[in-house]
Amino acid sequence: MPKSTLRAHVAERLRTAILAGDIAPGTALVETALSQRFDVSRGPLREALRQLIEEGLLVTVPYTGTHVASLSVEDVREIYSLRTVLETFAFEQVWERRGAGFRAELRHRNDRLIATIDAADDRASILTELELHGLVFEAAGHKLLLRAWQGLRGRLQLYWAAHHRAHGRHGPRRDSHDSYISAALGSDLDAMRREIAGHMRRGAEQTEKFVSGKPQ
Amino acid sequence: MPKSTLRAHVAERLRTAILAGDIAPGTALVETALSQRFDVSRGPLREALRQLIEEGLLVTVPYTGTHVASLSVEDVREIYSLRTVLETFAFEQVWERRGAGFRAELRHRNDRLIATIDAADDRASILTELELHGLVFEAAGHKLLLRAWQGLRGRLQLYWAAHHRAHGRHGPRRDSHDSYISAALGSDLDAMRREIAGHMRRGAEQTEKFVSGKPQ
DNA sequence: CCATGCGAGATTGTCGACAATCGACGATCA
DNA sequence: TGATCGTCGATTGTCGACAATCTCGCATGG
Repeated sequence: MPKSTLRAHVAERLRTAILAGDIAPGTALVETALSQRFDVSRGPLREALRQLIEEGLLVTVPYTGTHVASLSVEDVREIYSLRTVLETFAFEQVWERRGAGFRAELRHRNDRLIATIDAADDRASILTELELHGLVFEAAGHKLLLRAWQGLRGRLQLYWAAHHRAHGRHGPRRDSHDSYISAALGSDLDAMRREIAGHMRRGAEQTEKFVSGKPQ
Repeated sequence: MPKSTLRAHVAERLRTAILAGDIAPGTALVETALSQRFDVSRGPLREALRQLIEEGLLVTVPYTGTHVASLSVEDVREIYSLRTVLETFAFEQVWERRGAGFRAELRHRNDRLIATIDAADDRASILTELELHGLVFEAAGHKLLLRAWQGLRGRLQLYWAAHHRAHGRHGPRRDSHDSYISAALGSDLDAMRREIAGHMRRGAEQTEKFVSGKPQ
C-alpha cells in the first residue's frame, strides 16, 4: 500500500530504519543496494535521500557517497541551543492566544507521554515527547517556525534514538514535564522562559554526556 | 563551464532567473520546458527543483505542478519575526568572541553596501545587504543557525528582488545601517538587541506595505 | 440553465541503461 | 625501501522512454 508518491514512501521507510537503529550512524549507504532493498528505482530513491539530507539524518559528498549522520557533541549543543531560542519564541507568539483548546491539548499530550513511560515503551515515548514539545510550534500559527522545528525534530530524534539504544535511555522520568506543563498553563511568561531554558539545559547535559561517553 | 554537478548548476541558474524576475512569482513551471531551456535531462532538473522548494522559492503539489512562490504579507511577517529572533541569538553567541577580524569585516561589508548604493546598483545592493547581515551568522560558529539563516535568506531575497523591480526599491539609504554597525561594534548587548528589533520592524513595515499594495 | 460524468491532452512520477568520477590497489622507478 | 603514477572496479551522476495521474473542455441528462 504505497503512499501518495514513492519518494515519500521510501523516505519514511528509510527514516524509520535509521531511527530504529537498523542502520547505525556513520554507515555508508549505497544507492543500488537501497533501491533493491526498498524495491524502487534509483530515481525516487535519490529524491528520498535528498530529503533525509535536508532533515539532517544523512550527509553526502558528490561523486563519493552518502553516510548516516554521525553523532557529535557540537551538534548536541547546537540543537539544544537553537531549540531553546525557537521554543521560547513559539511561546511568546502563542502566549496571549492560549485558549481552552490549547490547554486541553497540552494536558492530553502530556498524559500520552506519561502513558508511554508507564508502559516502558521507550520507542513510543520519544515520539510522544516530541509531540508534546511540538504543540506550541503548531499552535503558534507560524509556518516558517514550524518548519524550523521540523528541521530540528529529525536531528533530535536521531540522538534520542541512539541514546535509547545505547542504554535504555532511562528516561524521561514520569514527572519530567510537570513543571513545563504548569508553566505553560500559568500566566507568567518569564517563568516559562526560565522553564524552557532549564529544561533544555538539563536535556543537553544528558545527551551530551551520552555522546561524549561513546567516542563514535 | 558547468559546476561540480549539474543539479547545482541548474539550481543556481534557475534561482538567479527567479530572483531577477525573469520568472514572476506565481508562474507555473513545466519540467520539460525547463529541461530544454537549461539543456539538461529531467533527472537533474527535478533535483534542482527540490532544492529550490526547500529554499522556499518554489512550491509544488504532487502530480499537479510546481509554481514560483507567491508573495504574501503573512510570509513577510514570518520572515522578519524569525529573522529578529535568529539574528539576536547570533549576536548573543558571538558577542564575547568579537575580535579585530570581526570588526574589520563588519566595516568592510558595510563599506561594500554603501558602495553599491552609491553606484545606484540596486541589484547588487540586495546582495551586499544580505552579506552584511550574514556576517554574524557566519561568525557565530553555529552550523544549524547558519543553515536557518540561509533558509530565510532565499525568501528574503525573493521579496526584496520583487520590491526592487516594482518601484526601484528606493532603498536602502546610504546611512541605513550606521546605527546597526555602531551597536554591533559597541559594548552594550541590550542596545544591540533593541537595534535589531527596530531595524527589523522598519524593514518589515516597508516590505509589508509593498506586498499589500500589490495584491498578488 | 446548471450540474455531472467522461475523454483527450498534458504533466508529473518512475524506470532501466549509459557515462563520468572517485578510491584503492599494485606496478614501477628513484 | 618509499613514493608516485596508472589502471581497475565500484559508485554516483545523467539520460531518454514509458506509466500513472491530474486538469480542462465537452457532451449529456435532469
